[in-house]
Amino acid sequence: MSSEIALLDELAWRGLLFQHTEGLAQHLSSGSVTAYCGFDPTAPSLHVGNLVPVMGLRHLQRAGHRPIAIVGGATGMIGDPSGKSAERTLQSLDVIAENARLIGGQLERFLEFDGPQAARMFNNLEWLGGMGILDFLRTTGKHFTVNYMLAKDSVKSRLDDGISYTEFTYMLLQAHDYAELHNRFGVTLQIGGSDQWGNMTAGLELIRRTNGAEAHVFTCPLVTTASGQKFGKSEAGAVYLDAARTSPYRFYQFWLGADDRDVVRWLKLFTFLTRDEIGALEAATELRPEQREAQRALADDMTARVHGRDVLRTVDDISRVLFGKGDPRELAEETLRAMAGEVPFAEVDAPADGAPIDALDLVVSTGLAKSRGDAKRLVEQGGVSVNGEKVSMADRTVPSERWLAGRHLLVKKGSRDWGLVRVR
RNA sequence: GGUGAGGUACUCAAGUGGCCAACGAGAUCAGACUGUAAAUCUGACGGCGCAAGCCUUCGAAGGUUCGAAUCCUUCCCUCACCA
Repeated sequence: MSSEIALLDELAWRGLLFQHTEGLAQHLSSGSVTAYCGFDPTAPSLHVGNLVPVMGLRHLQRAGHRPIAIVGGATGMIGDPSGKSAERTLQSLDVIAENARLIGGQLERFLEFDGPQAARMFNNLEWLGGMGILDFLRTTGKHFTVNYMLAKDSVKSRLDDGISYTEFTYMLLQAHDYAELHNRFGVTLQIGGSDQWGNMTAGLELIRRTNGAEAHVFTCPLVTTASGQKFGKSEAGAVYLDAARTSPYRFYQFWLGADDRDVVRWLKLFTFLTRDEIGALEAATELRPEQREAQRALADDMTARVHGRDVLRTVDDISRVLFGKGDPRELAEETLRAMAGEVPFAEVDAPADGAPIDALDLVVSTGLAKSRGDAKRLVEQGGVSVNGEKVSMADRTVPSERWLAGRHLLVKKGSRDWGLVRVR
């Protein structure tokens, strides 16, 4: 009993608990609970924000409960209006199926699928896919009044601009999922983002009406940043877990760059570090912020968990090289080769008859600037250096004597964007 | 359906015949400062170009004019009030 209250305390302390149904603590103390969380395949990869409810599931699992992850192959075909100000265009079935496959693969890595609390994963297409609309309307639809549905924020906020019948129905599908999982596996708890509250409680309503059973939900807060930016966005866009979309180096840098005001909160949310460990890091941030110990711990932990220890070692090495004070001319060819896979990389042909290379071309070919005019602007503002030396419009060519080991050129844009070029 | 207001670049928002690639603010990018911070200050900010310049933008399509974001016509959409 006390350990279950401790679990809720723990979740609250970590900032994972936003809202929950009454009696949840008691319910958790009644034994091993089966909890689920759904993820719609709207993108080919989860992003860092999706990790919040995943952490919720994992904490429950560690506390002796059983998690179920649902890939929303069916719900993803419909589109959740929650938190959306406008109707979205439907994605093709092929894309959804492929996304579902990819996201399923990612989820597998964050839960424990063995042991007494083994996690399970399903695609809701399994039960929704073959269901006819008449069947659905008679079983699930009949339990909801339109009045009830109109009162939900996700719908209410769209009444002026319009909401399709399709999206309007989304909450019923999610409710159906919960009821289905309740019947099949005795699921009595659903986790989701705070914007999911309406859909989740619709599920409670359905379970109550069809089974007269008690079930619970809890929501996680929307993660925010101290500077008011959207969490999980870097200049390159969303930070994905898929290494092909967000390179491990960028991923590492995203966490390393956490604002002092955010870093402790994020350690609590996204890592399993203990209270003592986080407390120590908090103190360290307070005392010697310039050491960035908390950011380092966060970046290390996240990168190791998402991409593995070996990758962490690589990106950590690269980060140290790029941001250390070392002379780029001393870099080993091997290091440069490893870097090629992590920072924007390009191969260019050597200029004819040994002419020097124009730095503008380096900036453009690595994608750090989108055109020569753009690159020129950067150079004029002093924002570009090559092999550690600042470049100007007047002096911007790099003769072959200054190429690094293995004919490389290390380009830096601004204070933290890097690119690497290899001359063929 | 009626009446009134309006649709300007990533966002908000000036501009009512040439001085408009279009005031200003935010966002973004860069510089200084710094801790690969925050805050602050400075600069850039339609596209292409080393530049001259060229190209594309002011809801859409036509028209008037030497010349239009600005005037006219038609169409589309949004908002407010009326019904």
